[in-house]
Amino acid sequence: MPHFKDLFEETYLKAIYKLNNKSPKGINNITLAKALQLNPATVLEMVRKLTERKLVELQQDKTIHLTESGRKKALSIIRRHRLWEVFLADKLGYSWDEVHELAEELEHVGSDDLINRLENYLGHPKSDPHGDPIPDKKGKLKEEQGMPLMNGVKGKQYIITNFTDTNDQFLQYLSSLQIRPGAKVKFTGMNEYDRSCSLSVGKQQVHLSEKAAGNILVQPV
Amino acid sequence: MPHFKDLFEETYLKAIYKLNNKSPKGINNITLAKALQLNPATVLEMVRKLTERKLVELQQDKTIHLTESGRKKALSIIRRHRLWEVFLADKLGYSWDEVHELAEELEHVGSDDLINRLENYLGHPKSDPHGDPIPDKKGKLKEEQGMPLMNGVKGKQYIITNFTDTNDQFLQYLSSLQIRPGAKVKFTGMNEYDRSCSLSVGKQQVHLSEKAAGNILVQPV
DNA sequence: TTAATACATTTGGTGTGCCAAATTATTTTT
DNA sequence: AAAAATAATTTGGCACACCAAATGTATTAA
Repeated sequence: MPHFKDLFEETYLKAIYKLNNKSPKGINNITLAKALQLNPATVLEMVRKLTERKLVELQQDKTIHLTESGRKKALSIIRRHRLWEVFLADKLGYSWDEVHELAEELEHVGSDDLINRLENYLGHPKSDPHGDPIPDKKGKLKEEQGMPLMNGVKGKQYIITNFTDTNDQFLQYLSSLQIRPGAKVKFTGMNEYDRSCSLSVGKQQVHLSEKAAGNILVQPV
Repeated sequence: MPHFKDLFEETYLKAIYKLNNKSPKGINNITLAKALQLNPATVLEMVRKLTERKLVELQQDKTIHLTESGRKKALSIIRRHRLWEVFLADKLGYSWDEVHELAEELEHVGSDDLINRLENYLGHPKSDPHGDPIPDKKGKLKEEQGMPLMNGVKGKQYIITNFTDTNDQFLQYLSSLQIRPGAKVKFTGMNEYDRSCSLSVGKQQVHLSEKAAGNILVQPV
C-alpha cells in the first residue's frame, strides 16, 4: 500500500517554491492556502509539520520560507515535472499546452534513478515544452528571467520565452492565438484604461487582458 | 490535491483479479488480506465498499468475485502496469527483473488516452518483459497458460514463458541463475523428499525449491 | 483613538483507510 | 457429539489531511 505523506509534502513544497519565486520577501499562509485551494487551518497545520521535518521555516513575521533541503526537494519535483512534460510532448505527441496536468501526476512517481534515466533518454533537454528550464541532478537551475510582455515598448518585437501561469486552459487559449514559446510578436500598445495589451502575431491583431499579458514572458528580439 | 479512492480501489481490484486467476472457485477475505498484507477487518470493510460500487460481489459462501466492470478495471490496471514495464525496459534500459516495483507506481497514473499513446509509441507489444501478455484497449487478454515447471517430465526440455510471482527479489534471483523468459531449460528431476526440482540451464545444474519451481511457467520445447 | 479590516490561530468535527481485540459463526478433528 | 481450529464479523479507536466557524491579534482607515 502506498505512502501518501511524500505526495502531500511534495505538493506543498512545490507551491511554496513557486510562490516564493514571485514574492521573494516571503508569503503568508493565506496566500499559500489560496494557491493550493485549501483552508488556511489546513495549511497552517501542514506547514508546522513541514517545519518539524526541517523543510520549511516560519519567520517571526509569519512568512513561510523553504530551508535548503526543502528547496532541494522542490527543485527535484520541478525537474521531474518538466522532464515528464518533455516526454509527453516529444515521445507521445502531446502538444505543449496539454502536458501540464498529466505531468502533475507523473512528477510524484518513481525514483531519482528513473528520472536520471529519463533525462538521458530524452537527450538532456534544457527546457520543457513551455520554455521553462529544467533543473539538473544537483538542483541547479538557470533562471533566465524574461520580462513580462506587459512591460513591452510600443512598436518593438519580442520572442515569447515562457509563462508564469502553467494552467492548461490558459496555455491552450494562448496556443489558439499562435502564442507559444519561440513565437515572435510585436507589441503594438497598451490601453491605459484597463491596462489590456494589443500585439500582432503574424498577421493577426491580438488583444490580451492585463492578467494574461502579465503572465507571458518575453525577450527583446 | 489528489483523490486517493481510485488508488485503493485499483489496488484491491488488481489483487482480487490475480488471486481469482489462481483459484477460480473464489477467494475469501483472509486470503485477500494476506495478499495485501492487511488486517481482515480492513479488507472486509473495503470489500463492502467495492460491493456498493458494483465492482465486487460477495457470494453466499463468502467468496469474493469481481463483477464485469470490476474485471474491466482490473484488466485496465494490468494493461497499464505491463505497458509501463515495457517502457522501462525497452526505453530506459532497465532489466526485466527490475521493472515491477516502478510499474507498480506508474500504473495508477494518467488517463486511458495516455496509455493508448504509450502503447502506440512502444509499437503495440504483445507481452511485457516477464513474458506476460498485455490486455488490449477493450480489456481482452489472451491467457496462454503455461505449465508450472514443477510438473515437468524428467529429461524433457522446456522454454520459460513467464512467472506467477512478480516480486522483483524473486525475479532477480531467477535472473542470476539465467532463468528468464525465453530461456531453454531441461528438467532433470524432482526430489520426492521436499519436492525441490533440479534442472540444467545451459551448462549449469540448478536446484529450485518447490515454491520457486511452482512459480515458473514453461512450455514444452 | 477608535473602528474596520485583514490575518493568524484554535476548536471541534468529518471521511477514509487502517488496526487489535473481542465476539460470533462455521468447519474440522477427535 | 464435543472440542478444537479456522473463518467471519463487530467494536472501539488511531492517523492523516481536511474543513467551517469562532476567537484572537495585528494593521490600516477613519
